[in-house]
Amino acid sequence: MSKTTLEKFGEKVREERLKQGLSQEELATRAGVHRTYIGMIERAEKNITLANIEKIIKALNFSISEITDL
Amino acid sequence: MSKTTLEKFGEKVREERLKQGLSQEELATRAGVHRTYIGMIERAEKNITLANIEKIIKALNFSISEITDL
DNA sequence: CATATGCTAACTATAGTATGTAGAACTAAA
DNA sequence: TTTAGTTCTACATACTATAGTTAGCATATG
Repeated sequence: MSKTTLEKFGEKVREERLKQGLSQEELATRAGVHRTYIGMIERAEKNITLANIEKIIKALNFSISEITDL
Repeated sequence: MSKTTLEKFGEKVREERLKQGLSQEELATRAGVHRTYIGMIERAEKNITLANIEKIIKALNFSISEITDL
């Protein structure tokens, strides 16, 4: 079974966050969401909404087209 | 105030649906969601999740990069 | 008449928030 | 080494907010 888009998104978030030397908490503050929520997203435990996808993408400055063929 | 990504997504769904000559109900069936939910999305009343974004995009066969700089 | 859509309301499922605990990895001091 | 302190993250739990479902009714159009 191949990775879901949710899993790919979570991996990308972790990758970009670490590349930028941020902790989950620092990213959470930047994006305006809760600390533990970042962990859940990276582990693909939550079906993230469009509004939060946008917040996180902007906080990390990457494009959704980088992770999926959506 | 400019259009939100949610609003742009809704407009794109309606545009593509009509271009393909589908009713909301037909699209709903294709995407595996409820009829009224399609209406809500087109009117940008719901903060759609990634899983449903994927369902609708696949049902209409368009790319999210067409509507936003995400 | 039939079909399509907007809209409301009520409901269920789950997204998102918040707190706390445990453990890993690192640093500093003895 | 050992111990203590710090930071980070996984995970569990409980809670609140809202996504998503469903039925029904109104209006419009053919």
